[in-house]
Amino acid sequence: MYSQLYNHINKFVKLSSGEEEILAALLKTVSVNKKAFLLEQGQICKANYFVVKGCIRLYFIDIKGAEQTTQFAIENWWLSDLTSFLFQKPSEFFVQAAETTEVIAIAHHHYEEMFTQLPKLERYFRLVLQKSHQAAQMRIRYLYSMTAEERYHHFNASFPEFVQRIPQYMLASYLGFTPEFLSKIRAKR
Amino acid sequence: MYSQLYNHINKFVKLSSGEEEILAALLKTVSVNKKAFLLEQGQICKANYFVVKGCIRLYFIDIKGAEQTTQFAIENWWLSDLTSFLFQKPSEFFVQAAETTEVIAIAHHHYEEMFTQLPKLERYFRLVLQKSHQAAQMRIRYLYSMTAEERYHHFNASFPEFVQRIPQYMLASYLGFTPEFLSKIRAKR
DNA sequence: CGCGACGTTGATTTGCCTCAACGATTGTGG
DNA sequence: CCACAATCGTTGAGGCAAATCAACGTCGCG
Repeated sequence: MYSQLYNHINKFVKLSSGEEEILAALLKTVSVNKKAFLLEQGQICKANYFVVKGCIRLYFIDIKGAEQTTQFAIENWWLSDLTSFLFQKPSEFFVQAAETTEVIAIAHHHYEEMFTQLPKLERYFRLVLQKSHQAAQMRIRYLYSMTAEERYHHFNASFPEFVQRIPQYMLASYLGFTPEFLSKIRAKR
Repeated sequence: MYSQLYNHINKFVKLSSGEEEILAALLKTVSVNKKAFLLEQGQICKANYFVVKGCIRLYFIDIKGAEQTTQFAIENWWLSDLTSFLFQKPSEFFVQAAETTEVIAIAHHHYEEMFTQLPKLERYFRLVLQKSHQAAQMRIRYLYSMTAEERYHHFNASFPEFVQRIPQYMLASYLGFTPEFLSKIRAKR
């Protein structure tokens, strides 16, 4: 039960089995079918999600009606619309399964309780957020210094197996261009 | 001494005066003149910086030789090249004062010690990082859904006083376009 | 099998960049 | 306190990367 999350946590802080039990009482496993939603625009984000298996994405619909993917999460990553989750206000985003996915959810009303009962996890989440912060910094760096084609090749070289797993239109929006343009890049070789 | 930082921390976690003293031993105040550097490309980022007064920015030089601003920090914000700081490896970024600035620095060799001695600060930094994460998510949202002109007007409406403080070329690169283009947007009204 | 989702291809358009020349403002040394 | 340079901002002409739009394949699934 939740052993994959425990393993991940234990890379950063050590939990006793008693502590694991306390944590377990606050968690819930959720299965989502491909294309199903954990959060839809206008709803309040109910939980922070840890991906056990599969892939979920965070996206929004822009003014022209196009989907824009802002984040992916695969195995051992957390994902949520933090703004909606923390302040319990309506979200401008969708959280959708890109594949059939199993996640561990920590609901909002358990989130603060978790830190009260297990202050060690403050450290775990700080370290997780530091990693996210680094990733976000890199993302901006690439967006501001590479052409669309360069970003695609770079991403493809960095995460070849991941590129296989997701539809091209999701990748295109994540990298900041259109599916048509991705198709044209690919046609070049 | 460091009272502005203590005030900021106390918004999130309460420190006793004894704890403030422990923290003080790990900190250092640094003054930087306008245009001077706290970090230059190729150097190892020595500290995480809290802005007491003024403004610093994180930027890099792209392949064409243009400066690209990835972050600003004004009063009560932390800034660092986390990748270089955490792993003590050479940075691809510059940290420069946009104005004459006073910062409080926590050096790398004190950073982990700080968390050991004052575990409460795990929580403080988690909360600070959560806020950064939200800001990064918004940033991507705007980049992916607005034109350059819209981003400028939106930023200008959101932070009118800040726009006055910094040169236009820094703002242009932060918003993801050229100084010339910013000039043309402004000429429209 | 047929339909809807996804991907491809080509023609055309456009938002923004590039480059270059020219003001304006700031700051610095004589 | 002025002269002059450097920095910063403006303006215009031309170009290009990527978007848009539309038509057409193709695959998977009910």
